[in-house]
Amino acid sequence: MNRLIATLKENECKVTLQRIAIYETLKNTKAHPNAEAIYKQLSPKYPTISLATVYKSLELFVSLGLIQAINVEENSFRYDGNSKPHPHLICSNCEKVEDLDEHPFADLCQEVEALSGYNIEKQQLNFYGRCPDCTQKS
Amino acid sequence: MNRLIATLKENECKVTLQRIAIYETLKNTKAHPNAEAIYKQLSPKYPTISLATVYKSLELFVSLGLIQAINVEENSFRYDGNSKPHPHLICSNCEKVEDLDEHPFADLCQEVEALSGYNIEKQQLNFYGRCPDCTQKS
DNA sequence: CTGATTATAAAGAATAGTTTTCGTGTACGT
DNA sequence: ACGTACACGAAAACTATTCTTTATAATCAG
Repeated sequence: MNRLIATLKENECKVTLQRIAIYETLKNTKAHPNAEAIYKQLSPKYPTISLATVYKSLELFVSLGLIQAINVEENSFRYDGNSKPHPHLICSNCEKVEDLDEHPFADLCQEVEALSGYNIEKQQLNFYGRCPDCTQKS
Repeated sequence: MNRLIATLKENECKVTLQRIAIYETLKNTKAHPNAEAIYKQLSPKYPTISLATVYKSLELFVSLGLIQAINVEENSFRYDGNSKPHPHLICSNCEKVEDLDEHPFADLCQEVEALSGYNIEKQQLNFYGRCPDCTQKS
């Protein structure tokens, strides 16, 4: 919250109710929602909020490094309130997206930079498969 | 080519001129094109080919394991004639997609499975950054 | 080789996710 | 409090992809 306000001010962006609400919603969930899901969650409380505003705010937050966008198979972006790069697990059955926290990929970037000559700014490590819950159910 | 025909026959799919042309196009490039790009490349030679056919053929090839789809930032799929999973390097400046062949990620899947309990079917390892060419130019 | 069968192709409409436009409203420095 | 630049909301536009219908072509049986 404070981080949002500080970052917006630093970048001469206005601090609006909508931006606060969208940021809060994302920070308070582990579900990696998409723009639509965030919009639906906010609608009851803020009936006049617009989906376009959600999209624009999310885009802004990404560009400010406050959150990260993740590219799941389905052609729709999901968002993660944690902007630190980390691998994601995506269940091919229930479509949930989870973080993989204990990742042994700490210095992957350096390795890749050394091998490729690229100056890596961002990574996207997605693993697709059946989650334990779905495996059990079937 | 022979692999395409054999695989199509094994799966009781028809061997058509269009499918051969699409597969060939993809196998003969390192550019990781999207459906539109493949369509445009084929258009001069096959003026009646349809974009929908390109989409459907690519989808079929992916489902048969002949090629792989890669999810780049921009909301559009790119295709890779090499179906073996391997990391990709995406230049944030010129948008080209390259393969990272000498990858030290051989047994990443097993590690992730052990850590998460997921049954990993597929992975997507994308690294975004400036390629050496673009770095030099600026 | 010929015709029947059936999967596939083409065309264009439809859809979903996202972005843009534009008029109005609001945050915030002065 | 005022003015202005930026942001918001609503609707329309756009883009990648999928669906639907009809026509065509690949394969198989004879």
